[in-house]
Formats: sequence, structure tokens, C-alpha cells
Amino acid sequence: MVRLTVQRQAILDLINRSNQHWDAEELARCLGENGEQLGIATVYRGLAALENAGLIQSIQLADKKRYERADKGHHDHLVCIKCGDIEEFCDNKIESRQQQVAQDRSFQMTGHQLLIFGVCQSCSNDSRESETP
Amino acid sequence: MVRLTVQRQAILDLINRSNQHWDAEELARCLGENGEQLGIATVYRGLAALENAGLIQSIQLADKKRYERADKGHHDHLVCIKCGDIEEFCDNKIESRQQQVAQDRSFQMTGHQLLIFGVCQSCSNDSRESETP
DNA sequence: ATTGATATTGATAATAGTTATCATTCTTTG
DNA sequence: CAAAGAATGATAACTATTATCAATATCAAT
Repeated sequence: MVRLTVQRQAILDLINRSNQHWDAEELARCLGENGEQLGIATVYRGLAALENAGLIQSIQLADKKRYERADKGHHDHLVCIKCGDIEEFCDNKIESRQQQVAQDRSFQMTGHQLLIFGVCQSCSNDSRESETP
Repeated sequence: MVRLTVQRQAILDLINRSNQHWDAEELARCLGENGEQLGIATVYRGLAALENAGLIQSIQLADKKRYERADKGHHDHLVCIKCGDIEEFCDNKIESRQQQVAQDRSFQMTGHQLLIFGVCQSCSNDSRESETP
């Protein structure tokens, strides 16, 4: 039986209070700065427990996992390759096509992850400014 | 200027001769067994160089990167969470919706990765057999 | 409240995949 | 051929994450 300890509550609160996509180390640092110092292993275990319980959700990037609130429901992500910014989107047609693909192959889908990589609007504005015309 | 050395050619040949999704260590081991022993760093650098040149392509899984031939063109993947098997699919509707999503947000898409997780047909047959009826 | 069973914590060691370093060995080109 | 530019291989280093384990906290039943 999994427990919602004060440490896990602190992690959950921090994630729920923001719209960021946190990695474990950022969370530990931010909690520490707010007087809630947790061992890094506790953070990792807490995140896994909270995700299992459906209280938070995560995306797996190339280097690390990032966690966000679950109360916004499922969505996919646009990841800026310049600044690392993460935007969210949800497209029902994509979702339903995925189901179809899985069904066609007798594949019992349990989840999916769609990442779109590219340059976000703000970064492409920046690079336009610095061009020599 | 990037060179296609004998080592890189060996990597490329092996990948092109198969339909597998190789990780770096598997490649190094298989090459070694075929008398083409390469340092592991050479394998990693070779894979990166070949991918940059568009000669191979990769998918980033949670734990490691896996490489496959590029001459089949782009596609997405179904990953079995039981046996690790990787199937391929391509859905034009999903592809075009992605473009649309990016365009709507003035996001300059450079690539994407869609992974569908679940249980493959063969694994779900296996578990059905072992049930106590 | 006490006890016993179970879960969690935190410090730290260990692991896995990958990248960095650096001296040595090719290649290419003038 | 010599200089410049790449690549190789052995290995150290790095990063994110998980395992270990003793100490502590929590829960349920007495």
C-alpha cells in the first residue's frame, strides 16, 4: 500500500501549483529553497509513486524524464530544440488514428508519446533579429 | 568534412543488411563476432556521423537510442512493453495533422517521434495461453 | 498507548548509456 | 613528401537513475 507522505505531498503541491515540466533535480532544488529539503532518492521514488497513482504525468525526453500535473488530462508536446521550451497540444484526430493503427495490428495499446521537435515562435523571432541583412 | 571510413562502412552495412533496431552495444558485439572489432566510442561516433549524413535513422527509447536503416523512409513505432519488440507503421493522416499543429502555433517543426506502447499480438497470445481457465 | 508489520526516508554506492580526452594513426591535398 | 584535418581506441568522466540498507515513520489491531 502506497503512502502519501509529507514529502510526496510537497512534491505534488509544487507540481500542481505550476505549469512547468519539472525534472527530478529541479524539483529537489526548488523544494530545498522553500525549506522542504528532500533526499534526491526520495524525490525519484516520490515521483514514481505519484505517477503510478495517476496524480502526476511525465514525458520521457532524450536525456531525462520531466513531470507535470495530471489534472490537465492527456496531451502531447512540442519541444523547442533551441531553448528547451515545452508547449502542449491535443489533437483528437491523431489520438483516434493511433487507436486505429494499434487495432489494425492487434496491438493492445497502453499508452503513447508524441513529441514534435522544432523551433518555437519566440526562438525563430530571435534568430531573425540577429540576421545581418 | 566527414569521412566514410571502413569502420563506419561496417556499421552501415550491418544496419542495412537487417531490419532490426540496433543499440550501440549490440552493433559492437555483432561486428566483433564477425571479425570487425571496433572500439565502443567509435561505434557511438560512427552512428552519430551516419545519422547526420542521413544514412541511418534512430529512435530514442527511455533507456537508449536504437538505430535502423534510413532507406525505408520515415515511419513511427509500436513498442511492446513485454518483449521489447518494435513494429513500424506510417499513417499519413497523423503526419499531416502534426504539420498542421505546428503551423497553427508558428512552430518550425524539424522532426517528431511517435511511440505507441502496449502489448504486441504475440505477447498477448502468450499470456492468454498461460491463464488458468 | 504498545506492538508488530509494512512502507518510506536519506545517504550513498552502483549502474547504464553516452560523451570527453588525448595520444596515435589514417587521409587528403597542396 | 609534408602539413592539415579527421578518425580511432582506450579509458576517464559525466548524467540520470536505481539499488542498498540502516534508521525512522505510519497503520491496524490489540
